[in-house]
Amino acid sequence: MKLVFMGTPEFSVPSLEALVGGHEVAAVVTQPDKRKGRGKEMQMPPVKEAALAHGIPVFQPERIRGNAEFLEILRGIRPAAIVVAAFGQLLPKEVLTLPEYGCINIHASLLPKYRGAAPIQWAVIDGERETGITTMYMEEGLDTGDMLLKTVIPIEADETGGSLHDKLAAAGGPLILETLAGLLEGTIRRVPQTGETCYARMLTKAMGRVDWSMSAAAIERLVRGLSPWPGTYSRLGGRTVKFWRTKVCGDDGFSGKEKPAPGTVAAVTKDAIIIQTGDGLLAVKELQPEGKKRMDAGAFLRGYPLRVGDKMEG
RNA sequence: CGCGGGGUGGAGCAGUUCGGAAGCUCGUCGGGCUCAUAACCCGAAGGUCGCAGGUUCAAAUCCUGCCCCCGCAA
Repeated sequence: MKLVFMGTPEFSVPSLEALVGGHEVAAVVTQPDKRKGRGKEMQMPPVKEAALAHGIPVFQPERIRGNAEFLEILRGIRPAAIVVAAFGQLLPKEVLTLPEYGCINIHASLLPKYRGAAPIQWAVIDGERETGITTMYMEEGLDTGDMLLKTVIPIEADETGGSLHDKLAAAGGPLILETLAGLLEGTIRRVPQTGETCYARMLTKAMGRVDWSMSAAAIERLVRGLSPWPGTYSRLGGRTVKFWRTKVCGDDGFSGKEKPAPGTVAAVTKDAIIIQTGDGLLAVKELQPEGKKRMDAGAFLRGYPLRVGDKMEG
């Protein structure tokens, strides 16, 4: 099938690679290069790098909506379908209706739950036991179109946003191939989205600031969900520390008694810093002071001695 | 030239301002104590102080260039 692929971040790459193997990807559309990272060097989106490696023409329109010039280019290509995976722009009606087989989106959740920008991480943060990939027809609304196929992926107890991202990204390739095959053969059924929906709003740096009055379980999920990006953090002794691995410690044993304020170091062991939260104790197992590499709690404590009663400053 | 922190025995840090014998907390190895131990006691090994030049009687420390890691911002 002659296709146009639209996608931007790392998540989209495995899907693109899969399509390149089985279809004619006539063009790749991705977001413009941006200045990123230390030194503010220009960087191209991962999808662009992959496309260039395959010698596929790349287009990077600032805006697709109202872009007559780009629309003409698309028309000229005459794709049978447009496959979209984490592209980053909503498509206007004139693009949605352009290909014969429509615009197919690869979305990283089991729709209709977790529509929107950050479905992977929110599934972890919310403590979902499974999530997945859904292929679907695109509409003008955000992730509201009819569904085609799904792959279910379980969320492990130690799952992080990063590990789950990789699993889902990898699952996208096979699923989109299966979806396109089904469309060609006419064996696929479109299923309207019904039932409980929710939106996974975009992640921000500010979300990672730990509120110690939350429960230990909720903080632990937040740490996993926001790892490796944007990361969770707090302030300790005037510097920012990021948390990479934590564990719920169970009952804080203060029921009925007066317990330390949330954020207080309740105990220090050989390999963990135990912190009082609003509900329960949280063991910090791996962390990272600003300017330093991530390290396990034991290493941290050798160089940055902590005492019971020291406080995280939120 | 976006802002900033850092590279010191295996790990994490101090020492750099005001040059002058390599330090701390652990780990490792050996021995001791103990019913036992992640506890305690005694002892030992292990470092081109990121790399290359320079200044100096003397450089981890001052000067110059380079490499690498990381936080912020984007």
